[in-house]
Amino acid sequence: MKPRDSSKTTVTIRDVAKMSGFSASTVSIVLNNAPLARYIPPQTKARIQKAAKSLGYFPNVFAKSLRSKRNHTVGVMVFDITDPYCTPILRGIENSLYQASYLQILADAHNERGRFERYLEMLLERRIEGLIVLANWLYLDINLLADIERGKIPTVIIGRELESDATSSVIVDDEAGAYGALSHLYGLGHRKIAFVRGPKALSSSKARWRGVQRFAKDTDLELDARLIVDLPDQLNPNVGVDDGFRMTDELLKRKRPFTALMAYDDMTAFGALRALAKAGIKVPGNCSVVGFDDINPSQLFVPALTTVRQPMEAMGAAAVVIVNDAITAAAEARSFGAIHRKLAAELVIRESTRAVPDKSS
Amino acid sequence: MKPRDSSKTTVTIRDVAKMSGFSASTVSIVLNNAPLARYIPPQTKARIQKAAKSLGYFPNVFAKSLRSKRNHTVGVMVFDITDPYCTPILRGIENSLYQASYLQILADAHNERGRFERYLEMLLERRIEGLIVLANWLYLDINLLADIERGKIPTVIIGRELESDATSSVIVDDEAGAYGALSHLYGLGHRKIAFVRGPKALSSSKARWRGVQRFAKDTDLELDARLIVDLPDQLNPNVGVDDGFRMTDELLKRKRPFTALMAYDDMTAFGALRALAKAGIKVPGNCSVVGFDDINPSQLFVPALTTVRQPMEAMGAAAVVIVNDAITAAAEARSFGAIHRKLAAELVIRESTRAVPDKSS
DNA sequence: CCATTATAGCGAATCGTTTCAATAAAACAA
DNA sequence: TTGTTTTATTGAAACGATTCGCTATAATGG
Repeated sequence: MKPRDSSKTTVTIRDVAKMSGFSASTVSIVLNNAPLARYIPPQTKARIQKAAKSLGYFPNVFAKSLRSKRNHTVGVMVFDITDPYCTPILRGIENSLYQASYLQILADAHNERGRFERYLEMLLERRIEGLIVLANWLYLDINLLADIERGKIPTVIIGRELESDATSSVIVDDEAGAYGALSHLYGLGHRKIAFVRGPKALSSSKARWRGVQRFAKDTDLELDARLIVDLPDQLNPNVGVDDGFRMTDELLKRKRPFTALMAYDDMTAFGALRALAKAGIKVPGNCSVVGFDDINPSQLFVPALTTVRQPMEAMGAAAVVIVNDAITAAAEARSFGAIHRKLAAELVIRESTRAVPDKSS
Repeated sequence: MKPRDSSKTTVTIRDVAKMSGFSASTVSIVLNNAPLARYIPPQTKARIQKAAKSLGYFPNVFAKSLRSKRNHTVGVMVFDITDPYCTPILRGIENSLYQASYLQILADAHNERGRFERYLEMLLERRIEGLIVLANWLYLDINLLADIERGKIPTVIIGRELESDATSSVIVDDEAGAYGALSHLYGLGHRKIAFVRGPKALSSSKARWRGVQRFAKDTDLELDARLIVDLPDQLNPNVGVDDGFRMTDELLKRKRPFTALMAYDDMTAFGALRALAKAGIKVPGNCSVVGFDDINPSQLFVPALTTVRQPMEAMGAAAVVIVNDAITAAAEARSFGAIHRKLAAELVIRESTRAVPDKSS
């Protein structure tokens, strides 16, 4: 005897049709509130709804997507989820996606190229409707871009502006942010300022330094080359701390006095803080420190870190707006050019910066 | 005239069939290396592969899943992704999932019940093959459990052991962890130890306290009620710092001396660190502090926090092993009981704890 | 040389929806 | 009354893949 147990695993639209006494077509029309539902009398609707509910029916998304070619799913590719910089952006993405009732498939490339490609392929296979790439830190090379464009899928990159203009992007105004941070230190009376610059390969690194230079020029502040060190090129964002520590240590060894230190980012600043503590230099008593990013731990630190805040949730949200627009454009067969958004950073003044002690006293 | 442009958006198996000169059936058999492929001569295979490649064909997952009822996707529901405790677990989950070539749909409940339910529904609609719930912090009530069980989907909960035994779980051995932490302090000579306990509603809170009590009993250590405070029940994990600060502040006001403080978790410890700093108490010079969890910022702190490390990546991996086993069991129509794994925590000794100063000196 | 058996490939049904075109009754207009 | 429109409902054809069962040739064995 065949199992034929009553617990028919899946209840289909035909089951609902049978129970309600109408055809599958009608059930579909009612349940989706399709245009034709206009002609369906309320009582019919009610009976169908009731049958559907009592059977616990919900439509099979695969069948649905197979016809409609839509699946309300976007891919989110991060390069390293353990980077604290990611999390708020992910929150921003998630939140906006949820509002638009999209679901996200999360892929983490671990900063590995092969993994990125494999994931990209898997995502493409799933026929995601859009793709958001969170390019924190990794030196995103151009071939990856080509891979993405091959997919012909609406894509936004957060954190990196590609040379080619074809893919949308959301970035923060690094230059203005750095300008503001330095301006803050300057306003507190600091003149001997040390810099731990970011890895040269990073575009944000360059942009932040441009901000510094511009401010220096605007105010005739002298940038002492002996007070400038660079973070090595490095794939793992989480060792930024160690590098920051090491570079600051080296800076200290130069015996060149400074009253403030501007770090490439918060992680670097944490490392610097540790190096300064080790050298017996009090922050902010003897030296002010400013970071960049405002990742979560920065406000926790003692002293809490003065830093330049990236509007990370907003960046995530902005990315979603762009993909969403692109997706609807595609659905309506409109063409849709790439969009580039640059969001403003905001200086957050906390405890790690203080006016330079008055020399006269 | 119809558009009929050559850029036929999607290339189907039939296109491959046409190009290679075989039928769709054969193409399917070859491309999936199905049992029947045994009979297909190598040259035929080669021709089909070539055609597929040259057309850039990849199968439509919807059509595929529609038949096979499998889609290699699991849902991952977190309660708050901005909680730093989440990230390493997510990494562990992602990594294991990737190995098994599963993709994950990430849902973030924001600690809101309605959002949890909505997401659960969406995930069920997608017919995810398994579900991993990351129950950090939220007081997961029993109704949610019922919701999950309704779905009949292999589920694992990380971080919470449900009363009902029906759903698998992965938790950490809180009691032993707390026991070890206290033992560490005791070994350093501390006898007047303050405690900032976690919210009473949290099961981990209770378990950790049990560990403390057990150790106290084992060693006749006296637990001074005036040195014990409780964190308020509170939904947002990120304000644990503020609560930790406030409670430590209050503790300090009691003027009851102590040489060490054991915090419910790292966030609380950060708050305590800040309160102690404010009161001019040096850590670890005048007071040792120990946390729990070992979230990312803990090692960054100055002083770096001594804490009890939860093996978060391993927990994520363990969860994946369980769902994976459950899924294959289900696929083979075997029954599969709930599994409960309790992982050991590990004491990580850093800079925030030190031997109590010798009184004789 | 005929009966098997292995080899190669195909046609058609199926998965669960949506949607177009068709039908038919009812309502309306002339 | 007849012809047209509106209202209600449905059958059948996709969507793109997998798979069972069938045919047909080639190889094998006696």
